[in-house]
Amino acid sequence: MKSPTRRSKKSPETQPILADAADLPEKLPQLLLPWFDRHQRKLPWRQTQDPYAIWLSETMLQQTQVVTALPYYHRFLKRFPTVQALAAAPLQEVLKSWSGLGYYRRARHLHEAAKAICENFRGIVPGTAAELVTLPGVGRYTAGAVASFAFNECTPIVDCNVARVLCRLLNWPVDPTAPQAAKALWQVAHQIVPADRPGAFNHALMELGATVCVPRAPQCLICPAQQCCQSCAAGTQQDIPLRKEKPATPIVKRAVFVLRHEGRVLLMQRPKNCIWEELWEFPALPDLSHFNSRTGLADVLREQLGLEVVPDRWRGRLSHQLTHRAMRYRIWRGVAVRGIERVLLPPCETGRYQAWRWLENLADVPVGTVTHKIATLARLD
DNA sequence: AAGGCGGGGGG
DNA sequence: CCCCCAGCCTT
Repeated sequence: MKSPTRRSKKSPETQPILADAADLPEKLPQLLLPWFDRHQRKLPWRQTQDPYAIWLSETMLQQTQVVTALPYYHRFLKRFPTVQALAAAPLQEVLKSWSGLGYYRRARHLHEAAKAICENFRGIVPGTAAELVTLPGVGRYTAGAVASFAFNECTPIVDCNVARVLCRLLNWPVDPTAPQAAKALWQVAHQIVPADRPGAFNHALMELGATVCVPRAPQCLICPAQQCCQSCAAGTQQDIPLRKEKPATPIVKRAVFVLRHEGRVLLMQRPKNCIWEELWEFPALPDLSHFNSRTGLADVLREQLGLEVVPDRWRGRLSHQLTHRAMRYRIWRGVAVRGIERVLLPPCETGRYQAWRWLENLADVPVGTVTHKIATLARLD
């Protein structure tokens, strides 16, 4: 192990973490910033200085890829152009703009945070990572991103791209999501973020991870940081970062009912504290496969929903893969002929449906992607 | 420290 | 059918 020839002025107490790469804080910005200026993708949130827009983009980009978030970003910003507009809007409107994007707690937190900004920060997005991180839904990554991108604060960020780049630069064969490794990576990031153009440097680090230092088959030949990359020198890029094995995802079977009455369709609002929390969907029951006949189906709906239904001949199936479970839907269709003005609320997974509505248009309530898919399958659109 | 929380893309 | 991606919060 080489001994460091030079010590950074920053955080001397944590300096040993870079003992093998003491020149990284000096060299990396010199290599990455010119590369970034030439090669960065022109993304809309990089063309603005509006902290609100940058905060929104960083929230949407959590666990979500750029191409997925892009259309939502434009729509959301048009619908809620300012913190004040967002804070003043009803939560259901905010969730409707988030419909299909997933991780709906992000939208709830965003809304809560907008209200907090109006109450505690006079409607102005706070300019330091320390203040930002106090907002709901804003963790150290998002706080650092907004502070460095919008306010040029010299503060680091570590997302999965940065973590992968740093692990490879330092030839650390670790799982970056493990708490100890994450702590070390934040220390490293803190030591290398330059006082000059910290936002551009953070962008550059992420851009490198997204476009060159990619998870599989990193393009080391064209990498601007190749000369200070220890895993490239050692030939260990493919094995870094370490991936932990994933548990098997359970299969959840649900029977879904697309029930119509005079041009409207029945939707129910899911409970709190569950997946798709308080979003709306076609009523669904555990698929126990005991209503295979149409008469059995009518009995179940009379009992569970209090509805007299004439079932359809049509039926559909749909699989929907989530990170932690695999959904299997069997879809039934029918026309409600009695009981439509007083529908019963059946149990829904862990809780119970909170509300029901006969809707002419799915866009009137926030829904998940699965509900859109089911509507399409059942030819409702 | 571990688990919950969506959805999209590709093989 | 499988694989990949990946912050924040709660417990």
